[in-house]
Amino acid sequence: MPSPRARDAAPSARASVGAARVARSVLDDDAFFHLARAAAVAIGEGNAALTEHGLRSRSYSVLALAAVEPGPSQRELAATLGLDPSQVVALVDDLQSRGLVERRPDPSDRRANVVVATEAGGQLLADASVTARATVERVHAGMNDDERATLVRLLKRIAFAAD
Amino acid sequence: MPSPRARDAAPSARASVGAARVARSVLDDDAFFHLARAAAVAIGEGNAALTEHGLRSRSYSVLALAAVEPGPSQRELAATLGLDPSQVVALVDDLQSRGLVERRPDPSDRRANVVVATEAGGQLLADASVTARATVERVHAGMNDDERATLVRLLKRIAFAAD
DNA sequence: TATTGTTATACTCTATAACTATA
DNA sequence: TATAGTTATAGAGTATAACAATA
Repeated sequence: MPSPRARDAAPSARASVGAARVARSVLDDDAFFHLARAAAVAIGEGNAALTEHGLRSRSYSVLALAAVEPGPSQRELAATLGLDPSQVVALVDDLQSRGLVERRPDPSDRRANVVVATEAGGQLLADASVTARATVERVHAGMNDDERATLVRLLKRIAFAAD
Repeated sequence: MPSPRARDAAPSARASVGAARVARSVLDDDAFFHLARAAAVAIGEGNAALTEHGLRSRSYSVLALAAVEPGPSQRELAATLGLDPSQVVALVDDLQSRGLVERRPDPSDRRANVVVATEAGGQLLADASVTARATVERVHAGMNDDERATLVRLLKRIAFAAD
């Protein structure tokens, strides 16, 4: 359900206008600038594509991590996604209210919850991941498998301080 | 001036915790997910580093583009940065109030402004860009020049639909 | 004394609509 | 009729603080 708007100066859209000026500025070789711009495009495209499944980039990521046995704690979700634990509460609340994940008491620590995907959550994730892959494919048009793998590998180093 | 907080579960910090779970989830080869995570790290680190110059990632980018003669219109700034024109107003207002950029009437179109960096703005940009480069360097620790250039090249394709 | 999940709040960022002055 | 800049506002995301239950 994207917006019913004309999208004149569409915010999260790809720019083709200012590339020449960027190239003449100090931003030309600035990895952070290009990272931020590319991510804005990715999140925008991702959100638009995932609404068809009632998800957004964030909730998709939570669901994806909750689908890995034996299920993360909310604390781990926060650390992995770079969020504050208080933000995870709302995300899990939403997914739980729709029957996509469950909070199970951690048997080894009664303070903690283990967040696990339900059968329905797993099915939705399977569908949504197909959409997600297709969206990446479309936005990456012209990038071959080698380049895509290289991109992900380099991004992981920044995001997770690892190769 | 970063926050005076303990940073227990520091939000925009690099995750080293959940990498193993990510690797076992559908997010493992998801370029969008890693793009979003890496950008969050980059924007966070960038903002923290640039506050020393009274700038943030956004205002730094505006200043950088305004420093390229003959200066962009606000419309062009919006398109290049993927922002709505209404957001550019506040960014330019802030920089102008601090004497870093000027709004000059476009001689060929009385509706439009041309945003140009002042002498002070140019000097601040020069200082800030040194900080920015050092920050990228630090976060990219372990990435060689080739890899960094490859990363930027691939990000440009996503951000600007070009190579 | 420290940690997990939670609630609350303020601030930034994003998205949309509408107005004005020009073209 | 369309476009540049502006104002306004609501929603999403980010950042901090504090509290109850548990370790």
